[in-house]
Order: sequence, then C-alpha cells, then structure tokens
Amino acid sequence: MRSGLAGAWKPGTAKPVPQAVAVEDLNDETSFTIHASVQKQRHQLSVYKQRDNLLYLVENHGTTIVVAETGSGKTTQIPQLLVEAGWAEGGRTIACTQPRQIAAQTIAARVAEEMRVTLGTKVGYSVRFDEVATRGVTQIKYMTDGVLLREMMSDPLLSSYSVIMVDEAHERSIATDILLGLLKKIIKRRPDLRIVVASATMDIKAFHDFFDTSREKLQNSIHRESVPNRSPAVLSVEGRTHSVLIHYCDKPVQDYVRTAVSTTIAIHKIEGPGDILVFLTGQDDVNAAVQMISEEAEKLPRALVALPLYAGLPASDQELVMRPSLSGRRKVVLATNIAETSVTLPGIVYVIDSGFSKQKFYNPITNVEALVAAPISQASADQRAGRAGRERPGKCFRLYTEDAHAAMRPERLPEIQKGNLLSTILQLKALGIDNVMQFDWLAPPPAELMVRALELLFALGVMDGHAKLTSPLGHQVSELPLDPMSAKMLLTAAQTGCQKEGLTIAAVLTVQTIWASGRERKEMDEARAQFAVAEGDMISYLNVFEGYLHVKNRNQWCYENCVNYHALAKVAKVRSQLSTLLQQLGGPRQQQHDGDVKLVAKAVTAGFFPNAARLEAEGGNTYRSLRGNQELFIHPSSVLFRASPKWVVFQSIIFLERHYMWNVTAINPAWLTELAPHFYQLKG
DNA sequence: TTGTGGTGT
Repeated sequence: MRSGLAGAWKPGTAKPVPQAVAVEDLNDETSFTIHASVQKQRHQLSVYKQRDNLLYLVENHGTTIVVAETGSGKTTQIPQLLVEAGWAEGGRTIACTQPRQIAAQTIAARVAEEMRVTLGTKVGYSVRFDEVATRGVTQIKYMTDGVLLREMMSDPLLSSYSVIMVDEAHERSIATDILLGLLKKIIKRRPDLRIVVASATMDIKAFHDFFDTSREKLQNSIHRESVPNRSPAVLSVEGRTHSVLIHYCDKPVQDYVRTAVSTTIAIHKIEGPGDILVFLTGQDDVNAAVQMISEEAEKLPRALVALPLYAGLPASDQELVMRPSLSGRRKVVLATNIAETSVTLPGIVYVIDSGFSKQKFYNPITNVEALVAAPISQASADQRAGRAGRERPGKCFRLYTEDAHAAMRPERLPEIQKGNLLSTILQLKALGIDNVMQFDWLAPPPAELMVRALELLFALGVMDGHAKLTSPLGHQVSELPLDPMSAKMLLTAAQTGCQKEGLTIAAVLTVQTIWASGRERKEMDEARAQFAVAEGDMISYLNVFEGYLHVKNRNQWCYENCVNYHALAKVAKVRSQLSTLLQQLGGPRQQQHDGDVKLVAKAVTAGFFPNAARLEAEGGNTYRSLRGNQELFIHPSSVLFRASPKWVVFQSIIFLERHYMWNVTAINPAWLTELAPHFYQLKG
C-alpha cells in the first residue's frame, strides 16, 4: 500500500484461489483421489464431459452422491449433463434446489435459453405462487428448497424425481438442512435416486461424512445386504474467481462505521478505478455512513457517489446500485448482509468488511428473539472478500485484526440452531419423523430449543402425549404455511364463523410490518390511529386491509395512509393461498359472524394464549408474562400503547432497551382458562 | 415511550 492507508493496515496477503483439481490432470475413466484428507478410499469416476474450463464428474457405478465444491456454471451445467447421461428419461425429473426464489427463476431461464427450449417445457421452475413446469415433460426443475420439502409431505419418497441436486448447501438454510437429513433417510428405500450436494465451502468434510454410511454398514450387520456402499465421491471444480488481496487492521477498531468511512475516502484518493462495497450491520449504520461519505465527498475533486443497500429499501432504490457508475465517478455501496449472497453487484473491486452482521438469537426460556450485531464467521468473511474478485483482481480491507479473524468461528451457524423451531418440528412430524430428537441432523439444534418447541406444540394441542400429531388439528396446522400459533388462530376462526377475519390476520402476520418505513413518527401515529380499534393491533389490521381492498388506486392510497404497498400486495397473495388451503382441509365454511370482533379476538387467543400478559398495576404500563413472569411493555407503535388493557396476548417480544410486546390484542382473561385449561388455571 | 441481518412454504 502507498501512504495514507499504510499506517492503519497490515501488509496484505494474497488470498489464494480455492484449492481445485486441475482440469488437465484428469482423463476419461481415470481413477483419482481428490481432497485426500477427506477421502479414505479411491473412487472410480468417469469424466462425463468437459466444458468451459469446468469439469463435471459422474460416478460410473451405483448411486452417486457427489459433494461438489464448485465454481460458477455448475448449477446450470451439471443438470444438463445429467439429462444427457439419460437420467431424465421415462418422464423422470432432475430437481435442483436453491435457497432463494430469484435464483431458481433466473437460473431456469438461463438454462432454457442455453438448451433453446421454452421455459416451462423441458426446463422449468417452481417457487411459491409461481410454478412454470409441465408434469411428464419437464426434465430439469429448479425449485426452492422449501417447495421440495412441501412436496415431500404428499410424496415422501419423491417418486417423480431421479436426481436431487441440493445447491448452495453451505448456506445451511433450515429447509436445506432438513432436506439433507430426509434424503439420507429415503435413499435407503430408493437405491435408484441420485443425490448431488453442491457447496461452495472449503470445509466439505461435514457433507461428506454425513452421507458416508460405510461405517454404519459395518456396525449394523442386519442391514449389511440392503445398504449399498455409499461413500460419497468428492468432486472439486475450480471457480473462476480472481485473487483478492486481504488487508487487516493492526489494532482493533473503535467505531467501524467511522473507520469504514475514512477507509472509503482513502481508497478513493489513492487506489485505482473500481467501485467499493462496504458491509455494515443494519439500516441505521448504512444510512449514517451514506450521510458521512456524501458530506466528505463534496470536498473531494473526483466524484464519489454513496448509495445504500438493504432489504427494506424500496425496489426502485435497490435498482440504483445495480446501474454501472458513470465514467469518472466512483460508486460506493453501503450494504447489509444482502450483498453477501442475495444481491451481486457489478463493478466491485474494493470491499470493506466491518466483520459484523446482525444475527437472530432466540432464548427458549424467555421466548425472546433478539437481533444483535455479532461477529461473522471466517466463511462469511471469505464470501465478502470474494465480492471484490468477481471481475478482476481486487482488494479487501477488514476492519479487524488478523487475531480477531483467527478467533472467528470457521463456518456460519446453521439457521436451524438459532431460531424458534416450532414450524420445523411440526413439519418433521408431518413427514413421519416421530422422534425428532433422534433425527439424523446434519447439525442438531440445541436440545432445549427442541424441548421448548415440543412443549409448545403439546400446549397448542397439535401434538398428543405420545408426541404424535393430533387429528385433525395437528395435521391441519402442519398443512398451512404459517407458524403454528397463527395456524391455530386461523383454524379456530374458521370453526367459529369468522374465517374471513382469520385469513386476513394470519396473512398480515407473515409480513414484518404492513406500515411504510421512513416516515415521520407523528405522521405514522396519525395514520395508525385512523384504523385503530380497542381490541388491538391484529383487529385493526382488518380495517387496513378492508381499506386497501376497496380503493381504486391502491398504490396512492397506501402512500397516503403510511401503508407499505408491497407488504399488502403480499398479504393479499398469501391470504388467497391460505383460503384455498383451508378449503382443501375442511371444505367451505360458513361465514356466520361478520364483524364480530369479540369472536375474532377469541380466535386470536386460541392461537396465541401461550403469549399472554397481565397489567401489573392499574394506571401503570408494566406487564408481566403469565408464562415466565417477565417484565413486558406494549410497544409504542401499538394501537394499545396508551390504552393499557388489563389482559393481552401478543405475537412476539422484541428486545430493545426494554422487552416490548409486538402485535398486541386485548382479551378477556376468562378465555384463557376456557380455551387452554391445561395451560392456565384460575387462582383462588 | 418507537423497530426491521437475510431467506422461505
């Protein structure tokens, strides 16, 4: 480095391109060993085809389980090669799962173009609300991991598929983790099923060992004949990334937002052309940094344009960062984690990595979910650095010391170990996994998270004393794409003649908030007050949705009423899907009690009774949770903030300076003992 | 007395 940055930064080290097998080392029918540390035996593999400097291998006997560490192109090409190998014949389909909808859709479109076929014929995709595929015709189907998981509920052996390729396995989404566990289970009954696990992580041992059942075979002589040898083949394919020079700070950084700003300015002054990507933790950090850089940039001779990027940003603002910068101008994008995997920006040559991201932590004892800025993993740090080397060699400035980097956990924590497991456990039950504690997890969630989930499912009445789904409630709840408390609320509402209201509330609770962001607080309070009713937030949403439905220009109406148009559009979509599912579950039900909000509030209580709280003293604003006796407050944005009703139920708790209840409904305490006598008893 | 890292059915 030249002067300016040199003082603060340790000399950089060039990050090597990931270890890969050189293409020229391999010939047809060559027997070879890759990743010697992982492989205990050699695999007979045949080179199937070579294209674009990428290599694809297919094991030439038995079931193929390829754990592939691959570069760009594998997602589009491996499935095509499998089709050419004849694995999609006889009406069978090759499935390729992705953790994100947008990836499934765009990759499918690209492959259809490469194969010169119409999307939806030989190549298709399936994501929620949008399936473009033809049964019996589609040979390659790109789909979200969640869609395949849902399909397993009606077809547990995935009988229409010949190959399942689980892509981006290193991201460890909840659906992918469950899928891998279930696949390992079903290959015992489907010896013809091929599985390809594609992961970008350097540490592929976890996936390899997970599918390596050769040891189990020795241990279990009863199954010796029926279980084929399944030591997975490991395939490593070179990714086409450029080297990225990595710099560390020589001492810990006090304020990573300020340091990110000063480093940006220094890069702009000293370094050659190329845009800058800065990883920060949240909206506040991003907006503060944008402001600071914009002020600094005014004093500089060469133009530097600062742009924010986070998921909550309106779509039009997100498009701004995708545009190439004008000549002579340098662009700096201040982003959250969204730029790590979900959004790929063109033109980035410099990356500044704060070393932090916001992560969700759930405390099963207090039932509190908190979002806190925490150090990232080494894998995430690599991923962030790699964003600088997509088009040409780049540089990455880490706002932490080399020692701090060494202290980071190597891999990111799987999502399944962090969150509330209610839906996950229920889904496994519905898939016939009776003993979830003994499920073959790729990484088991903490036992206390599982126990807590099982207790709550029992309390809700969806699971019986033998840990089996109840009938019909347990099965119905598992069929609905909702968290179990919302699902029970909806089913109760449908039973008691207020299905319409139940559908709206359940749909609204699937979005983070229906309110617009970035407005003045006073304006927001006034807008909310127009829809507010004494029963609370959830019932007030009914008024918002009614208003939205009955105007011509919804976009304008949303703007005028401080409502998020995109959120309500999604609510409408989810609501109609739920309505269809409800009909399939129990036939059409009569809407008997139009507008009886007491009945609706009672249905809300039937679902959310485990989250009940009581006002501590008349005239005060402190609540205590009935379960856990925790001090709680109504969130100031709630329509009940000033009303302080004596008894409430809530959707969730947010931890800020205090513990706040979110989405609050006022209830009659008699409902608690009536609806959940096993959970609440009257005192004295 | 005022929030939202990122996904998904």
